[in-house]
Formats: sequence, C-alpha cells, structure tokens
Amino acid sequence: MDTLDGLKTVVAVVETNSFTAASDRLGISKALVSKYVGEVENQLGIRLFNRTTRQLALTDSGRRYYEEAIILLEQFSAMVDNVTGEQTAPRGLLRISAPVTFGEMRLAPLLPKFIALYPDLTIELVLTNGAIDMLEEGIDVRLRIGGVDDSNMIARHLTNFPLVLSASPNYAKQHGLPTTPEQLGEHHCIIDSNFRIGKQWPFISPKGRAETINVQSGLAVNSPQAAREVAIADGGIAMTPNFIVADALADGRLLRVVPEYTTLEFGLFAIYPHRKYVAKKVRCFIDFVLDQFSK
Amino acid sequence: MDTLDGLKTVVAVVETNSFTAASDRLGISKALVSKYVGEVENQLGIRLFNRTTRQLALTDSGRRYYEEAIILLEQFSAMVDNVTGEQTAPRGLLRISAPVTFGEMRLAPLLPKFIALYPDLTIELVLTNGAIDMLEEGIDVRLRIGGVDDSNMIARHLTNFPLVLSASPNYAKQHGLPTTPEQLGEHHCIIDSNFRIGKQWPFISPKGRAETINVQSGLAVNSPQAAREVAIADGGIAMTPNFIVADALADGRLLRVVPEYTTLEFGLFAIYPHRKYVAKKVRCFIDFVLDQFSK
DNA sequence: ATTATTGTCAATGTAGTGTTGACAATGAGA
DNA sequence: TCTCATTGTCAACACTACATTGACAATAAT
Repeated sequence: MDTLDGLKTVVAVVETNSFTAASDRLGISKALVSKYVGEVENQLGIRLFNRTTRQLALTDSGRRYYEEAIILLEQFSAMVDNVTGEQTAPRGLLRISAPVTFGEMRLAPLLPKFIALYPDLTIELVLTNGAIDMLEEGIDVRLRIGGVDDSNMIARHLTNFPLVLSASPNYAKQHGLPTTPEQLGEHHCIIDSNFRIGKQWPFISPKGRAETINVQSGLAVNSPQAAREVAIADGGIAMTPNFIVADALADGRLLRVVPEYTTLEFGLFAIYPHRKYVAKKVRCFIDFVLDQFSK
Repeated sequence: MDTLDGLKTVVAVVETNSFTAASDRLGISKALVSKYVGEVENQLGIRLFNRTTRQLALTDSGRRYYEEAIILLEQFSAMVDNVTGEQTAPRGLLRISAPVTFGEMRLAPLLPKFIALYPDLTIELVLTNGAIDMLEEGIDVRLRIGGVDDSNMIARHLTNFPLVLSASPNYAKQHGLPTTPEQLGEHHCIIDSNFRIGKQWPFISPKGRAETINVQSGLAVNSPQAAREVAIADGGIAMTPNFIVADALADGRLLRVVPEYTTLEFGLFAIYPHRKYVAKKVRCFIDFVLDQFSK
C-alpha cells in the first residue's frame, strides 16, 4: 500500500461514512478499502473506526487522523503544483456537479473544449437538481443557480441567466397572447418547480415598475427542459431561463411573450471549498467557465 | 514505490549530494535510489537533478521539491505522533553522534537501559571527535562538549564535566608531585589536543584567585582515553575530564594532583535541529540523557 | 421470515519489487 | 598521459506482493 493511498482511503471512508461508498469514490474494490484501512490501523497501532458489519463509527484517534490527513494530502498536492509550476498541465480526476438541464445544454457541450485544453484531466460530470453534499460525494466544484451561504465554500459568480416567457404560435392562435403581465391570469402557465417563485411571477415594466402577478397553472415540473417541451406542444406559457428556449425562439417553434417586461435573472455560481490551496485542476476549470460564460 | 519513500530518497540525495551516500543512509541499493529518483521525476514531469556519472547538481525545481518535502515528511511524522499520542512508543532509527571517549565510556553503557525503555527504536551511535555535518550524515541528535552558535540548532545543556589532574603512584615516587600549579612547570604534562587550552592550563586557587600555568609537554594526543593510559603508564601528569579517570583514581592506579585547585569545567550539550516539531524519538532520548546526567 | 447489503477473508492469476552484476563515463592519483 | 577507482544507470531475474473476485457471517430493511 502506498502511504498516501492509505491516507486517501481513510479520508474517503470518513467523508462517505461507508467502505462501499469509499470504494466507489476511489475506484478500488471494497475489499481493498478494508485492507488499506486495516494496514493504516496496524501501522499506527490504533483503531480509526469501530465497526460491525453494518455500522461504522469514527474513533477519537480516527477523527484526529482524518483532520491531519486532509491537511497533509492538500499540502502534498500543493507541493506537486508548486514544484511543477506551469511546466505541467493539471492531471487527475475532476468531479463537477451541475443542475441537470444546464449541465446537458450548456456545460456538457463546452467540456470537449476543456478536455482538449487539459488532456491529462479526467472529468466526471454529476448532473442533479437535488441537494448535494460535496464532501460526501467527493465533488471538487459545483455549478449552481444562486450562491451558498456557507463560510466553508467560495461562491464565484460566473454569469446571469435571465428568465423569459414563451408560448407556441398555435397556442397564440387559439388563446391570443397577453400584452401585459396582468393578463397572464387568464392563461395557462407552466411552472418550473425548481424555482421558488411558484405561481408568484415577478415583473418589471418598461417604466421600471415592479409587480408580481398571480398566474394560473395546471402543470408544474421540476425540469425547465420539460417545461419548454410542454410549451412547444401548445401547453401554455412557460417561464424558463433564456438559454433553454433560445433555439426554439430562433426557429419559430416558440414566440416571446410580453418581451418588453423583464423578470428574474438568476446568477450562475461556481462553488468550491474555501481552502488556502485550491487545486490547479479546480482553478483551471473555474478560469475556463469564467471565460466561457463571460462571452 | 511508496510516495513517501520517494520523498525521503530525494531528500537523502539532496542532503548527502550523492546517490551512493543516500543509499548508505537509507539502507537500500544505489540502483534503487536511482530508480526512485527517476520515478519521482517521471511522476512530476520535471528534472530534480542534473547529473553525469560523477557530478550532481540540484535544479531549481529540485530545490523547491526538497524544501517542501522536508516539511511534508516532518508533518507526516508529527501526525503519526499526534494521532498515536502516548499510546505507542517511539519507533524507527535514531542516529546519535557523540565524542569518541565520552561515547565509549559514558554514553554506550547507558544505551542498553534506553533500548530497554524503547524496544521499538533502533540506535545508531556515531562516535567521532571530528566536525559533523548533522544534515549530511543524517544525525538526529548530537552530544558534544560545548554548545553551538547555530540558530538552526538547539543546544540543550545536560551536565558539566570538571577536568582533573592525575598521575601514577610510581611517577609520584620518582618525581614527587607538585603542591601548587606553579610547580607543574617542572613536570611532564600530557596534553589532550581536543581541548583548545593546549599548554596554558588555567586554575583557580582555594582562595578563588585565577591563574594560568605554562606547562611542559613531550606528548599531545587527541584522545583523553589515551592520555589516561599514558598517565597510568607513568608518563606524567594528565589533565582529563573527571569521568575518564574515575575508576583509576578509585582503585589507586592514579593519584589526584593539586586537588584543592579547580580548573575548567566543560558543559555537555545535546544538539538537535530547531524545528516546530521535534520527533518523539528525539524528545525521548533527550529526556533520557537529561535524567541520566542530572543524577 | 426473507432479501439485500455491508465489511471481511482467503484464493488466485497477475504484476511489480529490489537486488545483483555489468557497464559507460568521469575524476583521482601515479 | 595512463591506470584505477568510483559513480549513477540499466536490464535480468528470482521472489514477493498485489488487488480482484467470490464467498461468507452479520445486520438492516422490507
């Protein structure tokens, strides 16, 4: 066993609270995780975990070991980065998390470019709209709508995405289209339940006056992609991020609704751990998405 | 190759400026030293050393690597010590340096007791009266007469050794013995060239008056042990540390000369690197010799 | 009560290990 | 200038360790 592999294995078990999950994270068999943890314990002459077949508890020594191990591993990575400087490209596995639709439509298409820039990196893209425990899942950097209120994390603002309203031409023919947000009350509206606004849709008039409209909705879905498909299928007026419907607006499958009014803008943030040393691979990725999204 | 073994190997090569000396220090073949250094360089993608068959030069990257590697290795050791706490005894190799005679007569006899206290330690005792480069020779702690004026080192005072004058009964019968230091000028004196005083022997009278006597000498030797043997063999009056001749004084082979007068006292110091973290094995040894020499 | 899952263990085919001896290159000494 | 000794590197090799796989006892979930 490599000494640092032993450290990493213990760290993974602590953070995932599971030998099995640790083996998944590390890409080794769970038998090897078990073996490595045992070897570290033997070398130190102490128990790091108390465990039965289905329970795992960290000992005090294990807690101390973990706290110092993560510092050591970080410093080892920092040393390698400092020593190699600009001479070498970032390498290893970079685990990125992003919201599903954004990841599919905006981030995934960019990744070949990123990989071309850094061929020694391996990317693992984890798309989810649910909550994420970055530590437990070993996520290096997470793109998300909105920042986080966590002092252990840095929230780096990348860009803003405006929300827009749209409906199909056929819906327009059948129901007409509202000329002011107030008229939305008489229309079928499609709710994206990922957003907290629900049925209270906020607007700013061309004159700058803010107002909130209660809309009717027979459909709520936690996927902007699905919301767009419903709108295209004459299902009503959808409020989605601009980029979701950009192509459908361009080719006429959807029409803008009350385009002179603006509604919300959501900020896109990169979230990563607040540490003295930020791994080169993380820094390179953040620089890349900053560059890509600032165009 | 274990990652930390790679670090240690590079550190040993830097500190000894030699693959061969590094292999001696580490107890592995020089081929393996060469292989490990090569593996570290491959993993980093940089050169640490520029080398021909007979020349070795550290690159800038190598210098940075070395500086960070020693910190990492120290912190790893500190982590192990901190995590295991008092649960485990110190282990590994402890390299101690001491002056030859002192080492033979006073330190070596104590080491079985130390080893009995800490059976997981391996001791390497390096006896020399010459200058020592602790870094190059990988010495953990050095006992020496007198401190050092080096801000990178700690000089921990252990005890004082007084110098005493002695001669054999047969010499006394043949030449008489001086009753004051002034009379030493008429006697054969044996010079220990380890001391800087040479032929200018300093004394303090019973009344506290300091004086320096020019003595005659037909013999100088850089071994207090040899000086004592010459004195026992009727060769003259020797000035040696008390402990050198304690047994011969006790059993009558040597007689004290001008015992009412005092001369120099030399301080015995433990010298070890000034670091935030002092290895447990070094701390245990220093505590041990403090305890042994304060009796 | 049954099923699924966890962490551990031993068997196993496979890969890597570290030493040895040889070598080219170079510095020291005569 | 020639010879010898030493250094760092390389490849061969017998040996050892490796990490996975499958099985298992124990336990939680259904």
